[in-house]
Amino acid sequence: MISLRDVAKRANVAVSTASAALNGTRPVAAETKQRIESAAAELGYRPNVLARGLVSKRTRILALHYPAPASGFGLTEMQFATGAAAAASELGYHLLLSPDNADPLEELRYLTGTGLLDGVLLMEVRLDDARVELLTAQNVPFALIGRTRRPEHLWFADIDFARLGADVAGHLTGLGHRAMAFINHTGAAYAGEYGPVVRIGQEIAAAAKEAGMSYADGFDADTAEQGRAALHDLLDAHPETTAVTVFSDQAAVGVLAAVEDRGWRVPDDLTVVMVLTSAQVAAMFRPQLTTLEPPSLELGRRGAQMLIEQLSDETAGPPPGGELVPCRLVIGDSSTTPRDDKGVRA
Amino acid sequence: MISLRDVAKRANVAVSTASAALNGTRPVAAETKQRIESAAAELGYRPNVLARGLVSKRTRILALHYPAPASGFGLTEMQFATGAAAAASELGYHLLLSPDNADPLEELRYLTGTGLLDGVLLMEVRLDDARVELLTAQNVPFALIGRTRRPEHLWFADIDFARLGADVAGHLTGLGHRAMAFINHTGAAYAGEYGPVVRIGQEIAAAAKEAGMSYADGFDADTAEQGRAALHDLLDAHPETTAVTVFSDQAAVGVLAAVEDRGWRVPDDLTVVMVLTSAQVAAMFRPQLTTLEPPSLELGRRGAQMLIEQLSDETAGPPPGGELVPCRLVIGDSSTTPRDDKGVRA
DNA sequence: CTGTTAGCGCTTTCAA
DNA sequence: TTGAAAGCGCTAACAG
Repeated sequence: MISLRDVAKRANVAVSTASAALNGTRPVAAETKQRIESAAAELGYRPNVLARGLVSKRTRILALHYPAPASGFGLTEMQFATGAAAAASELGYHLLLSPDNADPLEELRYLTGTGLLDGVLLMEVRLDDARVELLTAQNVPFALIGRTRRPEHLWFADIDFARLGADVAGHLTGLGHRAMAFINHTGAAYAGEYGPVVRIGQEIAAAAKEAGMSYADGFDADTAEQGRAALHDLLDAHPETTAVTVFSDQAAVGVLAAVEDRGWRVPDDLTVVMVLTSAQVAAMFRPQLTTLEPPSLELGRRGAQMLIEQLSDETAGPPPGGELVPCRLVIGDSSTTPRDDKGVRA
Repeated sequence: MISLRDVAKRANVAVSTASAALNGTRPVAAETKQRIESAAAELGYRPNVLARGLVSKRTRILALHYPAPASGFGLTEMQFATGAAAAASELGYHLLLSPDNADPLEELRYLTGTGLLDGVLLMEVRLDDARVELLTAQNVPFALIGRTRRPEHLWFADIDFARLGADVAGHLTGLGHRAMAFINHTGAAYAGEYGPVVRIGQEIAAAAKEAGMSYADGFDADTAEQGRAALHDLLDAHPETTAVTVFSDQAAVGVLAAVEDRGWRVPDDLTVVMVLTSAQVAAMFRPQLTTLEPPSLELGRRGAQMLIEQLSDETAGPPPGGELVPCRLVIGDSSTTPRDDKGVRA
């Protein structure tokens, strides 16, 4: 391994001068600097990040912490990692994957205690998340992908749920729908503690009301079987419904099956819109589903960028309200104008 | 930060004794050891991995290197990372994500030169992959997820393609099919250099022949439009075909559309089997597609485990033939017995 | 069995 | 403008 000493020797200077020249930490005569730089290049010198980190207390390494969900990750979750890694890399940082095996807090406590990390990016944030308290107490810089119940003083990047609600309502009223329903995730996997499930429920309801639509919910589903039953129950209770918005893509499989059960067709007899499902997955359904695609890559990117910004500028506070990123409306073949005469479809 | 010195001081011993007691590097009197351990626990001591790595030359950090595909990662690719991170974590290692921005080799050269890594796990391996030469030359321990054209002396974990071919042929002949076709990826994105595309083509052809089936290929497709055209061309050229195997899930969307174009139904008029598509994605199609699910998590796990094994046992050579992991056959509603009378379906 | 000593490769005072 | 020296926190000889 080529060390700074080797470079210094070859350039006939002291290590401290070589260090200064390469880092620009103090003025070095142009000619000397030149000599040091060529020596470094010729030898293929790479600074040892361990030694550097040991003294400077900065490693340019961030950890991405994710409690492994029982259900296994979907495409969406994994895109966070891809986006965060890409953004970190562009800014000269590296991303360490930190899955928690048993005890999420212990893992985090250990990792932050080893001096390896400059900061932590938290995924799968709960409305009340113990990791936030831990990192705050330990004074470790961190940022969230998602947010807690009260994220006022935190750095976070999350979906713009209010806008998502407005976009769904806007798309549907634009087509002429007056009565919509929403099939949410049950949130059972998170004991009602999962932000997206809670927020999306609130915002879609609010937006429907705002748009003057009639609105039904409470028919939640996570699986195909549940989705099928949910749609039947929903239509029995609210036969006026002409458009259904669905969160879970597994549930959507069941929703389409239920439509078929009734001898109906999508979109003629019922408009179906997905929410927080990637366009790639939505395109796999027949008919292709209209979806509000989650900005997963972007959320990962923004999370990493915010964390790095926080690291570079100690004085900066988090942006008020965090960074809210909109979803993209990708129109498929599952949404259209409602039938005037509802009787036709039965 | 609590250092070993603090622990030593509190236990009234020298730092080296504290180090020895905590690491078991040399015998320490039971009573002394006890005192040191409680001191460490009381202070909440965590070893500084930078300092440790600096002297021991081992960091227990692995990098996962992946050339970012323009198209963005699918679920399969990301599962490699999840599996590798989980296995590494279980064995006391950490996984660093290393996306390559511009020059894959430069990124790798830099990373391995910094002293941060114990080894590298390579994803998206080409049949001829320059990274392999680089790491070999630099004498950096590495393992592959996938494999090169000649992987004889390398550590790698890959799909058992021969078995995959046999499983497809076995499933189809078991149902009574005698004539199958295969719609491969075009491999255009990799200029024919992508192992799975090449190997799967060879092995499915071989297995079909072995099983005494008639076999057609050369109708490759990556997108829905291409898949639709491919199936039409294929059936025009080989009307005897009763079962089609498809690699790309985008192409599968088109294949199903083409079946519909003809007024046919899956599986009654045509059996469709996916290959290397996750069950989760296959379940999203109507009808649910039968698939040979890639063992992505397992490949990631095995890759990481092999790399760590190599690290722990310097003398060990790679397992001959690497680790070949089978795919899992997940039967959906898209495969069934062929019609006796082919005329019926037209 | 335990303490002393010497670095690992780097940054950072402090003198010259 | 440059060099010498100290030290980050740890491990690994080597004495005792």
